[in-house]
Amino acid sequence: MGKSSTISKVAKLLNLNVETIRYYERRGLIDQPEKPLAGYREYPAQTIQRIQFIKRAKELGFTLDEIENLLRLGDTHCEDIQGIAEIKLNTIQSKITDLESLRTVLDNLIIQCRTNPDRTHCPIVESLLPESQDISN
Amino acid sequence: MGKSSTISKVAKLLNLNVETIRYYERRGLIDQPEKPLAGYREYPAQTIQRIQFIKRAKELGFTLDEIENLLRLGDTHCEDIQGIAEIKLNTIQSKITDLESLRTVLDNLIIQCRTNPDRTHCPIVESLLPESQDISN
DNA sequence: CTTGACTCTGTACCATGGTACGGACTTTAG
DNA sequence: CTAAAGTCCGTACCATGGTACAGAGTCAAG
Repeated sequence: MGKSSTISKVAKLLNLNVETIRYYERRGLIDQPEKPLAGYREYPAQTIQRIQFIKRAKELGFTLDEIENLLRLGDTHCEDIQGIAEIKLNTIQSKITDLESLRTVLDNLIIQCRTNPDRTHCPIVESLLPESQDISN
Repeated sequence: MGKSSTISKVAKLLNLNVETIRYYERRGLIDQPEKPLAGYREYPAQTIQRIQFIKRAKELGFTLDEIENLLRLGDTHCEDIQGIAEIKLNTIQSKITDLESLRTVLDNLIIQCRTNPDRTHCPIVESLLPESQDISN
């Protein structure tokens, strides 16, 4: 037992893979921490917080590139961060809209399947096939 | 002018990249068509339909692996296809739900930003930082 | 006939977000 | 003290869905 925060302890604490933490370091999202004990990474609370920041931002749907920006902006420039968040909100909204129309289409097709008496022709497959198409030229 | 359906004509017709069509062939989603004229692929209407099927299914949110399954099942086994579609519908639904809660969180944060008088502390950044955390083992 | 556009094959590369492994070293539990 | 478990670094590999060559051959318009 000890308060030493080695990479696997941090990984366990934050429910991440050890390799993932090293990957974030390689990617420049976190600095390499001091390595006092025979070259083993010793994570200060600040770095652990930063990793947790990354994790939460990822859960919010930000990409690692975007998170890099967020981290660079730090806790200044609230407006810039707000801007990034607004762009993100827009992309999330259009993803939702796309998925909803997708859901409608798929839902209708499944209903047609359920009421389909002819098991040898599937309404889904038929909907995917072109009606008829002029190919020439 | 001509009725010959070379790869670039098909690509243009379906608004796909030539390389994408060749990629589908490599991946086994379509057979290599006959190559009568000096080894040039000559696409029969059937294959063009199949490519269009792939394209539409992709627009419906199916992955290429899933599309491969759909194509293997052909136009028989309506129930099996219905099953795949239902699974897909569920994953779409949970994606929508996830994105919606994401949107709510982000939306609230942006509103906090707008009404934030202290430009040097960003509510978004603060929400991502841990309150306080016991690190020691 | 020439020249540009098209096609062929095969292989390498792109982004994204990691995961795995080899070989060496260190720490820790028993 | 020994053996297992953890760590190091560097590099290779994974899935996904393509995209981009290079180098050679072919077709079509003028």
